[in-house]
Amino acid sequence: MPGARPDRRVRRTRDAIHRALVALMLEKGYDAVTVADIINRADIGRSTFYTHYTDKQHVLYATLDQLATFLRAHSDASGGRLFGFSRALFEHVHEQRDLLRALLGRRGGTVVHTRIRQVLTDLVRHDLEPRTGTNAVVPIDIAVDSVVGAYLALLSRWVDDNEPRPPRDMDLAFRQLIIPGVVASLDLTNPAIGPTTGTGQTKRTAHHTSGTGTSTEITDEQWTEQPGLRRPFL
Amino acid sequence: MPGARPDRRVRRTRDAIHRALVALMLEKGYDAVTVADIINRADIGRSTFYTHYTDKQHVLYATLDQLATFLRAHSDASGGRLFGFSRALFEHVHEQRDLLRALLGRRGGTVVHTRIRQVLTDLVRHDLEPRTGTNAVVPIDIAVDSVVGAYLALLSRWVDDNEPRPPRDMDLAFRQLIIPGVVASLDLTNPAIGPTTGTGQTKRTAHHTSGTGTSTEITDEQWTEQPGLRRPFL
DNA sequence: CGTGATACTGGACAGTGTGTTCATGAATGG
DNA sequence: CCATTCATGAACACACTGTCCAGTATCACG
Repeated sequence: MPGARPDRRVRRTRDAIHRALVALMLEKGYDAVTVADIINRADIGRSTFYTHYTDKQHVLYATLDQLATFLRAHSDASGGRLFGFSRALFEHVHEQRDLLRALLGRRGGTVVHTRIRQVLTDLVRHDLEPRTGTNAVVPIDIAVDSVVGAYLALLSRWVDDNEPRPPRDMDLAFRQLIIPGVVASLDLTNPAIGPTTGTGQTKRTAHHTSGTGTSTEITDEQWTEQPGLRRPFL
Repeated sequence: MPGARPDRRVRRTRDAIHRALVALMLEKGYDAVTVADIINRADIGRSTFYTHYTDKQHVLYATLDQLATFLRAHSDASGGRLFGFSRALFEHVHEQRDLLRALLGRRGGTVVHTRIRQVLTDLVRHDLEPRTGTNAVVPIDIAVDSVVGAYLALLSRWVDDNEPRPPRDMDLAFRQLIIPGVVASLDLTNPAIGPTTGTGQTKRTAHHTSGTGTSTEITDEQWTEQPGLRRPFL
């Protein structure tokens, strides 16, 4: 049964390995970290490592799965707001800065980006697909890719920033930069970008966004902490 | 003198090494390629490799420098059009698909993305900086990052596509997805997005894009081949 | 064509990292 | 308390790296 709590020694060992990897990634970058490094830092025997993980990568994957779970949970709980994961993820990264910098930042590995890109791509597609209008002028796959690309670029740069801006500002900037083009290109119906006043009003012209007032204003309202999910994923 | 043409043997060797690396990257991905692989494929002696390059990476850098040169040339020659590099790069990649897929695609290395990101970031910043208005609501660095992130995401996915869309469509999609948000967020003056009819008219409101008609319509007009630059960069 | 300069060869070598195996000893939880 | 499970550390085969060197082939140029 997967719910069964493993042996205390196992927990200790896995935890030590995990902590060692994160610390080393912050120091040398993922690529430069060697299994021997991890073993020394975690102060465990060589064979012990290989009974738990096959690889350096394997350790990373274990961590990433938890991040993916966290992401999906927050997306589901976002009340259907467009790009609901965004604010939550910025907030989470803010609180777990060291860990996430190790993963997402300059020194993180390709693996991490690939994996997170997959997860985000799924989330964004589920966000956009049901809202796409009949007059879309850009294939949805392409829209999804560009949204995810832009978001990941912001996030990656942000974690490496020494004096980071508040998560709220990052989320707002992302929305203001990305949403207008997506709305126009996909002929989005009821973007539900800001408050709950979305009236189901449909946009007609794809090229020229004629502002309709408050219902599509890009703000950070409707943001409330989700206590049950705020527990860091690690 | 750097212009002097190197010894024929040197040319032959360097070329063989370069071709071997690209071929192997397409087969196994950059990370999995070993120096021994390159040597075998290029059919040269081990020590020969090390007299020309210090590394696997070194070979890659040599290739990337040429790509960077190509990019800058095309950006300068774009007549000041916003994101002038975009169409040119899509076209170029289209013609050199195999090579560029090796570099930019799924199997390419982190190094490539990092380097190209740098180059594109410079280009985009030089595009946006002089046009930024006084009512910008997003820091220019963040806007640049998101534009580059979105563009690279599109490009990377595109090179791995088996039935790729025409470069023109990709360029258009990129513009339609990205430009509206950037115009609004940076309060861009005279975006010069489409034809030359830009009147220098200044937008006032950052949040609501009230369409002004043809001057900011997003098209692919004003695209002309630049014969002097169409020579592949390799 | 001849010759001095330059480049390629291929094998040997030390160094570093990987992943497996196994006998031994220690901690765990019921 | 004790059967079970886990950790240890050393030894081993393997793969890749980067350097060195003496011998050989190819080049550019007068």
